[in-house]
Amino acid sequence: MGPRGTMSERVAATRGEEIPVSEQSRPAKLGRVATYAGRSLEVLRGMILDGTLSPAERLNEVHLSQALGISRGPLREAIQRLASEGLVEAVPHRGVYVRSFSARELSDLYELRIALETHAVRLAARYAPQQRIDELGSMLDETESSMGTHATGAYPEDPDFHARLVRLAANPPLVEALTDVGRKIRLARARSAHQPRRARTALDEHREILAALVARDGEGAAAKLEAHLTSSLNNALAVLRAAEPD
Amino acid sequence: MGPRGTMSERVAATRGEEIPVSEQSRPAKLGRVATYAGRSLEVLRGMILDGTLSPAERLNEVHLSQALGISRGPLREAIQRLASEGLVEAVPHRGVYVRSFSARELSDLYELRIALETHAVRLAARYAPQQRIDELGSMLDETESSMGTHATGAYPEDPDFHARLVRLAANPPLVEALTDVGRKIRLARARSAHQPRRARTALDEHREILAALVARDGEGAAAKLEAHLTSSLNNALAVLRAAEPD
DNA sequence: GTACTGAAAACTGTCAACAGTTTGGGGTAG
DNA sequence: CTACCCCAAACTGTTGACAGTTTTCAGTAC
Repeated sequence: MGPRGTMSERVAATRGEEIPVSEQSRPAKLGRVATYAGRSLEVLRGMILDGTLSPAERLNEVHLSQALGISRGPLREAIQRLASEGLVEAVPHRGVYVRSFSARELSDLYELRIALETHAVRLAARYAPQQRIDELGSMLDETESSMGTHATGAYPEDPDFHARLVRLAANPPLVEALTDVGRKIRLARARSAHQPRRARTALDEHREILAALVARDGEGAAAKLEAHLTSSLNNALAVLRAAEPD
Repeated sequence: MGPRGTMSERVAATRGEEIPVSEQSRPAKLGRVATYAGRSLEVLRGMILDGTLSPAERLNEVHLSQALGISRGPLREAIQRLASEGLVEAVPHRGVYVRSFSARELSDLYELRIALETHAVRLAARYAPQQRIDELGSMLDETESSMGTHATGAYPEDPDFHARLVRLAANPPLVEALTDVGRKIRLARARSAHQPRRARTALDEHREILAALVARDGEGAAAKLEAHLTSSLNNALAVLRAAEPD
């Protein structure tokens, strides 16, 4: 079940040996969370989302705490938060498992995301300041040029565009809800994400959404966005079914 | 800041002295969570939502753990989950505080809730089995008759109707997202909730929503629901502004 | 009287050991 | 060979003590 090496080895490969708690060399953003529990939360979330911890895998508290170089207390606190976020499932007295999603659940998640994100884009079309919309455009330009140079279309389902788009709605709870859904979707898609074929298509669709947004056409933008996300879902489902043709 | 009595006293008044961990007398639903951390989570959530712990109040770990009759370990785990749910705000090394919401944040939350719940009702109109819709109707009948007998219209913004309505959409992530938003709204409304005047009105509006649902008119139901929630928001805002006319 | 200083008190973060539950496996009866 | 039982190992849940940070407040200088 646990692929390639012990959990400890995989953990060590993910980080730089130990978790520094009072990062003095980098006073900026990364050192903000000054507690083992907080850092463990981020490390574990990263390990789950990038596949270091596979779906349905059990998290052994003793092994993990040793691998992270901390005791079980702060680790358990981090795990509780992961459970709240829906990335792991905790069964009392039996352990916590990385959550795995069925095709149906992936569809449900996408449906929810579509509802939230189309709502966000409608709000953005009405209220977002012109400047913020323009910034989104230049971001797409940069992405495209970097795609041109690096032959390997490094555009793995574009987390940034959607995140920024949603923030234009200026509704923090909405952003938070979409962040939660987005994390689960990322987990549900696991390694099926990196489909280079769709990179160019996705970029074009993003441009269409943005064009509608510039024209302050909320309904149009919502429609384009829904189509974009629907094809993203279909892509994910196809990969999923190809991997496990059950 | 802390109103009426020490925290311990208020906690003791909320529970039955101590948290039984292996509830043997009640083998059914309530005893399902067989851990102090799990039970503490529910107790604390209840205390926050019913106002035993006031907004902006600090949660002292030592006092709380003594009041709950447990040690700080499981208590901290529960608190971490509350932070993930957005009911408390944790500041490293400084403590956790019951979250308080501004009028703007309450509006944002309602906007999100409207988007989610109208989406849910549209799904319900399309896919919900007839039987489940009928059950919703009989629930309203019961509510009305009990309202008639008990002169005190005990209909404090109706948690059940909306919860059941949403479940008809048969999309678990959607239900979960709305549960999260609903909790925050309950906290944001605090004691402003119990407005008996709106009880009758709310019931009528529920009937209208249900009628549209029976007719499988998703758009109509969504419109009625949006109006219902909007007036609920305005009601809450009015109470909020009346309490603190700042 | 006001503004700084610094040590004590209070509190949060972390740890290591203990307790209770679940799991795995050898042994035995059928 | 299969099914059941029971005990030991492994693991999760909980605790009390220790460590480091923040806050408070008396004392002092101005």
